[in-house]
Amino acid sequence: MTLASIEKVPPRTVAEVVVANIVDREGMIDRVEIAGPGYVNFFLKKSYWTSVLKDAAGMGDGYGQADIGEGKSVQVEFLSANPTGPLHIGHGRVAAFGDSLANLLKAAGYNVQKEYYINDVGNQMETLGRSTYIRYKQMFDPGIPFIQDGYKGNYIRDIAQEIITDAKDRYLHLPEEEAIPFFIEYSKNNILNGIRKDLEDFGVLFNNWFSEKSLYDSGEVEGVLKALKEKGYLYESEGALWLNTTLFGDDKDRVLVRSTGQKTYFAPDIAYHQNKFKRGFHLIVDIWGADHHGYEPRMRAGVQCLGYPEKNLKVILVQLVALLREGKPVSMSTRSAEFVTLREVLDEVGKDAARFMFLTRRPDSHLDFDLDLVKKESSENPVYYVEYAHARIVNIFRQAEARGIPEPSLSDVDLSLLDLPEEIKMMKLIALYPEVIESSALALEPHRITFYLQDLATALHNYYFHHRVITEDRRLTEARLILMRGVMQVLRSALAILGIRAPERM
RNA sequence: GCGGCUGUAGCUCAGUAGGAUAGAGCAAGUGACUUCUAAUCACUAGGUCGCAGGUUCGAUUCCUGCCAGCCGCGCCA
Repeated sequence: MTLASIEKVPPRTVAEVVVANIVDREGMIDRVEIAGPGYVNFFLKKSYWTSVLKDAAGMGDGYGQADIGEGKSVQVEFLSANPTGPLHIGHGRVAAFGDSLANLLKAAGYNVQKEYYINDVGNQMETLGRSTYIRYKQMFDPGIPFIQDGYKGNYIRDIAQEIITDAKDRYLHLPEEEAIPFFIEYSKNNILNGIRKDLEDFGVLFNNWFSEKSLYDSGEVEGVLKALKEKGYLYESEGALWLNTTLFGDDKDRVLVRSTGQKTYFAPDIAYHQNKFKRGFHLIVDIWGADHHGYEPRMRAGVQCLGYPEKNLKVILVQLVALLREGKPVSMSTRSAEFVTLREVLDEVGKDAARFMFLTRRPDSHLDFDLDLVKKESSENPVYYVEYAHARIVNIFRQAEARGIPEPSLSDVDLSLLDLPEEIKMMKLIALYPEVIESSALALEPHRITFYLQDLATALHNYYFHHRVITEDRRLTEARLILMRGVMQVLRSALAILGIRAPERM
């Protein structure tokens, strides 16, 4: 239809010319039809679909793996929540997204590294340590007032209690300035361990935990400042040191060193990105909460100031999660301790349902997470629909085995016996899977896998309800078992990308 | 005020490199289990794709303006 306007002939005429010139070297085309205003529809022979099924059933986990990545290395940095409190539900969305994206890129042939950046420097660490310190002192003298901007969550009391169990009143007798560093370190480690545990139970394992403090210790922060100065991008004003980010499209210049002499968080962040580039990643993916979107232009500018190509930096913003309880919004703030933790969601809803929930939405869609609703729908949650499809197939194989029908070898099964529309439908979906992997990876959109899975599960349930795999006809049964093998293989592979289990029975 | 994201069925959401009759789940209604698992299946109903212009043979998709919601706009992180 695009050609039609260039050639100035009706689109159907163009279609006729195209159809007349089709060469079918592999003999896979059954027929071609021109439809509507000028669409050309290709109908492929059944032998093509059965040959794809043979591939899928034979290749095992390798089926669907793409090679668009060509082994290039990608780093996906995500979550990187400040170690000042437990992960909450919003973190869960970012974690599910980042982890699945990494799995997806792996399936598409990239060499992927998952990294968590620990903000273990700065005022918030100070506040954290002081919060625990005061709670500790309050255990001995409840009259001591809490600090104004301290972290109010109960987990701070728990940490203080732990310290008392260990050290009794030892820190009570130290001058405050000597005690605080211990409280900072202890609280940070305690909270990080909790975060690690929560993520592990959520199915998220990082390859690397990168400490912000290490950038100071190694001199990289100073080094970056020096490099930027030599390149002439730094200037002093009002006693502070500024980076000329407006040169690269930011709407104002940014402070790197405050007039107090303290560095802003932006300085180590540039050093961090330099460090990433130096590690040789072909692509660097930063996944942030959408509340940080204003930060992207300055980060891009910082990268360009150092002379790195900003096109190798991809920033994905994940919209925040608005939490509802019985339809009413609940405000969330780590400091005020009003939040639902990821742990609570894991305990109440489960890892699979939570991950699926997060992954059925585009990262830039706003998400209302109604706890009561998710709990209520738990048995009707689409995740179980997909898992059930897998469990049903496994059960068929159990039944077949019990009846003495072993899974046939691919070489002597006659797949041309698969003739039902429902069977063709499943073969087409299996054939689509590699394309889904490729396009999802290119778009960096793991949620497409979720929707594909629901389509595949629908096809399976529909088939299962109307037909039987194990029949009196041995040859037909064998062909159908291979079809089930193919569907099961794809279900497993796709669920693995989402980080959701494929249960053997339900 | 400026910027980002979003607005599609009663609800929660897919879908657009511009193209055929806009899809799914839930909720609603009607049906289906002596069979390999009913956490399932079939059918029905449900839409001015936020509003108004523009570009185009053709716009839910691209452009402009407006409206609504959320989020940013520090020498905080």
